[in-house]
Amino acid sequence: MVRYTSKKSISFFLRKYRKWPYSPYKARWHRIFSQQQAMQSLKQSATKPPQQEEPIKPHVLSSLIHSFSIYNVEPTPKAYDFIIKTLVKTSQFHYIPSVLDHLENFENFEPPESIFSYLIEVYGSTDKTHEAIELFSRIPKFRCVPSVYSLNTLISVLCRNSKGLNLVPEIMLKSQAMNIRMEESTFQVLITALCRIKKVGSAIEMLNCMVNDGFTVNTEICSMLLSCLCEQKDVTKFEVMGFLEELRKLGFFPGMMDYSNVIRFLVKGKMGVDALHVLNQMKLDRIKPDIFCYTMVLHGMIEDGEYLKADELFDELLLFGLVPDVYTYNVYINGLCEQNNVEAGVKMLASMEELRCKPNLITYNILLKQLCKVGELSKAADLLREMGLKGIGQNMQTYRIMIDGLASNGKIVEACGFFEEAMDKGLLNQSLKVDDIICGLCQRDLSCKALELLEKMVSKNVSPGARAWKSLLLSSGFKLGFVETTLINLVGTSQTQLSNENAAVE
DNA sequence: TTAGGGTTAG
Repeated sequence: MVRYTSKKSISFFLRKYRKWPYSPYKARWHRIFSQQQAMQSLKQSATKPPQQEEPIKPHVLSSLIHSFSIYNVEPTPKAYDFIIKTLVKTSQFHYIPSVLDHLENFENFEPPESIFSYLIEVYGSTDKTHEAIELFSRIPKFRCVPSVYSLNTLISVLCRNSKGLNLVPEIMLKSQAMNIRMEESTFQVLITALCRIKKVGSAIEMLNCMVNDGFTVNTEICSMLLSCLCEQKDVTKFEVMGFLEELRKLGFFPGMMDYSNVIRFLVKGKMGVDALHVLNQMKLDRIKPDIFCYTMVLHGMIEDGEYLKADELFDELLLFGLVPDVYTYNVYINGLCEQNNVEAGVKMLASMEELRCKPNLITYNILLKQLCKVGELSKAADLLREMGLKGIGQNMQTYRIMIDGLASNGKIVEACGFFEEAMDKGLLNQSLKVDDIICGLCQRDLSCKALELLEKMVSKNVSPGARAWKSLLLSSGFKLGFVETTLINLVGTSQTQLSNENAAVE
């Protein structure tokens, strides 16, 4: 910067140039100041409603032109960014094309790419795929060099539905012609989108393309693909394990969550032994399996009937310093029940409390079911009381267990009591042994009680099956008229259901 | 040194 300090030098300058010395710093500062003023004026006018309807130019565009012209400066990219965002926020999409035309034809600056990728994203989220593609192709016309940034935005927009997905190859070709180089991030966007819409086969194909093109594959992509594959319905263990091997060859080191996903897949598919192998593989890879992994494998072992291995596994997790939680105990107690050792299960319940692990509704349901199964009904009643004292509420499952257990042990009246309680609490379920209870009551000359139950059921829109109706009609109870009229009314509404059930009874 | 993932039954 030139400084004119003495009077002499200033007069020399004036004589030579006949004007005051020009300071580029001052001019720049002045321009920035004017632009700021214009921007402020634009923001103020944008919030005001338009004075009159302008069919061609949107109000904000006129404000922009006006605000900047009164300060005698050129509009800035920031100003365009502002008006585009304002139009989007106020849902005035129909004005966006005229703003873009103005930006293309009347300005000289190079707008930042973010303006266009923002609009591409907006078009995508408002189902304007065609507009998004057109804008992407048009970016060079705005004196802006499109990069992988816009491409990735467009790809993620297209991947939101299968119609857009079909357009991806075309866009890839177009982007090559536009001199945009695909990057790792582009593949990541594509693979993420494919996984999101559960097209894991295509996602794996993309991974192969990535590898063939010499790109490095990151852990995030591998984990995502593996987890997506594990969630697929018709996938075999060979496919999952084979894919994991392929990923390893690419340099992928599976982490806790990756192993956890594989274990869950195997256990859900009743492949407990394979899950145990994976758990051991984790240890070989020096990853200490956590309580989630152990609980899942323990569950798998019990499902496979490998009770000895389950015991070993339980000891092992304790040895590793892991603390079993209510999930682990529930799995283990369920295993004890499956081995017909409900006493050990009840003991385990007590141990849980000592080890400060609070049993939950599921713990009690598991034990109640087994106690009912072996006919230990008084112990089941004790446990039910204990639940109440501990403030653990009973759910539909609890009632189902108790009603089924009591009914199959011939305790029809008690089962009826639970049934009524479940109805009162609104915990009704088709699987409750309604017919068994009604038939049982009728057989025990308790058709009066059966009728009472029937009335309650009808008032709650619950209808028993044909077997129960037949039983009621055949029984020598009084108020048979009620049975008949209710039955006739019900036949009117669900004739097919009843006739199907009748056919089954016959 | 985050969260994420795990249990009965249907």
